[in-house]
Amino acid sequence: MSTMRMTIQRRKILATVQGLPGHVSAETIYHRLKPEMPELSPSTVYRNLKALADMGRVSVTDMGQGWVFEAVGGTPHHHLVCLGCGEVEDLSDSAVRPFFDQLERRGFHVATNHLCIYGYCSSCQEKAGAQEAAR
Amino acid sequence: MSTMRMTIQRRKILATVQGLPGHVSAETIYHRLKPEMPELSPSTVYRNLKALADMGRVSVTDMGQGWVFEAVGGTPHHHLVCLGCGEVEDLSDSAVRPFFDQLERRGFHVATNHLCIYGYCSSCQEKAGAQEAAR
DNA sequence: GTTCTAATTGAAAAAATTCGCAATAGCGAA
DNA sequence: TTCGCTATTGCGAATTTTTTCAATTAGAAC
Ligand SMILES: [Mn+2]
Ligand SMILES: [Mn+2]
Ligand SMILES: [Zn+2]
Ligand SMILES: [Zn+2]
Repeated sequence: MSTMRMTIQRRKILATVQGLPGHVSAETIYHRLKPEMPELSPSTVYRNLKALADMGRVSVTDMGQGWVFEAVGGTPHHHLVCLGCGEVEDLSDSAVRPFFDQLERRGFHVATNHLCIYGYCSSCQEKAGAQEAAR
Repeated sequence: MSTMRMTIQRRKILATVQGLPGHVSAETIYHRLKPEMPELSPSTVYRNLKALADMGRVSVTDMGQGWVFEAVGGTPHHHLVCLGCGEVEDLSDSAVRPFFDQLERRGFHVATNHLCIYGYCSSCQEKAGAQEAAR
């Protein structure tokens, strides 16, 4: 059985994700750590973010501009991503709980802890409506 | 105002996605079309799949092995993806409707038409349970 | 502490995806 | 039909991400 090792690189990468608020890219993490770990390689960052995600320590999401990572801990949260303006609205876990619970009752154990729903925010809907009326 | 043009490439790419059941990758589509369109380039395939997704003609998803595309039409459906065995279970649209409706009432217009929820299927849960008991 | 072994690393190469741009070709207007 | 504009194409280069592999090292066993 394979044991996950907590290497210096992995520990540092996790600490960096935890230290930054919000969503960070692999590239950001790499550039943050490179100065203090000159021998760090991009592949190590990619590999570890994936490993940390498997471990459930970070969440992974692509909200349109490539993969971003975020520390897992405290209350989970989710996002409503506007395809019009790019605005990201927070969605509380309690708002998705009933839906997830339904899946659990069905026999599926949900691991998603950072759901992203794409669509249009109210102001972008108004804009679209105005445009339509102008035609 | 920019008009979306229906080029031969775009038409063929859409037809290919529509002609293949289930989820297909950009690479698959490229290799399918290359013989009959020798001058077709990968970038055109990537660009068009993205454009077709914006047009709402295809859905895009990454269920762990890179982006896959699927024709939009008929009843929308969603997926429960098992992180243990990789199995993909279908989830009807009616199962997510109440959740989406709630977001609509909240003022957010949902565009996601192919949701993927990650977790563990019942048989993988049993396996994990047995493993735990063995320790 | 020492030993052993398999997980992990860094570097380079490969693969996947995006970008920049001159040439081409949809399609609306005339 | 023909014309004109500009969205789109194919190509090559750039960027991003994954893979491969020999060298290293975390951590279990002693
Ligand atoms: Mn978040
Ligand atoms: Mn599907
Ligand atoms: Zn918006
Ligand atoms: Zn499973």
